[in-house]
This record gives sequence, C-alpha cells and structure tokens, in this order.
Amino acid sequence: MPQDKSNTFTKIYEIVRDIPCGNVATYGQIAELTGNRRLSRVVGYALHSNPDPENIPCHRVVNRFGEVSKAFAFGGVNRQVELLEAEGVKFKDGKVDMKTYQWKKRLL
DNA sequence: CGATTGACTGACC
DNA sequence: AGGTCAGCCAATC
Repeated sequence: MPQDKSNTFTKIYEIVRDIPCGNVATYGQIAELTGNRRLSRVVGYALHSNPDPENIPCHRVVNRFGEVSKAFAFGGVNRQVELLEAEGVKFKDGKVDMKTYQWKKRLL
C-alpha cells in the first residue's frame, strides 16, 4: 500500500485515484482535499507529470468549468472525453455537467 | 540553490 | 463562463 513519501504529489495521486467511476473532480477540489486549494496548480502539475497513468485517471480530472485540458497527452485530447463517456459522464459542448458529475466525496 | 513554469482559481470588467 | 490580471504552491531546469 502506497504511503505518503513526498506528500503533495502522492496525496494528489491518492485522491485522483479515489475518484469513482462516472464522476469527475476539479483541480480545485483535489487541491482542497490535499490540504491547500492553492495547490490547484500543483495538482495540474502532478497530473502533467503523471508518473502512474494507470493508477491516476487524470481524465477524470477537469478544470472548474468542467472542461478538460487540451494538453492531455493520452494519445488524443478527444480520447479523454470518450473515456469519461464510457464511464457514464456525458459531455456537453465539450464540457461536463459539473453539477451532475462533479465528484462529491460523500454519500452514495 | 535560484529562477521559471505550469493540465488552476478567483475577482473584476 | 466571455476576457484579463493577479496569487499562491511545488516541481523541474
């Protein structure tokens, strides 16, 4: 079981990995869960490094607008959208209904 | 170790 | 959710 070795990065990975299927989280949301909402940029940076893409579904991480970044290098920006749709997340105009799919670490 | 950058967010217009 | 400015944190060069 992975433990906090460096914190921050690892913590971010833990949280992102904890995002359930059919749900998406925002950088700010994750940043806040890490302890500092200002870490939003670091969150993006951590995902950018993405040392463990198999355990880090960064495709479930979207910005505050519910829109994914165009810098995703999964092999295709559109690729991420398909992955989310495959999990049940419907995209609207290239964006996700945050109020509907934003990950809520609660109930359910 | 110092400076830069970055997949962000919030406030203001 | 449209555009711009500023802020904060950590990793990378």
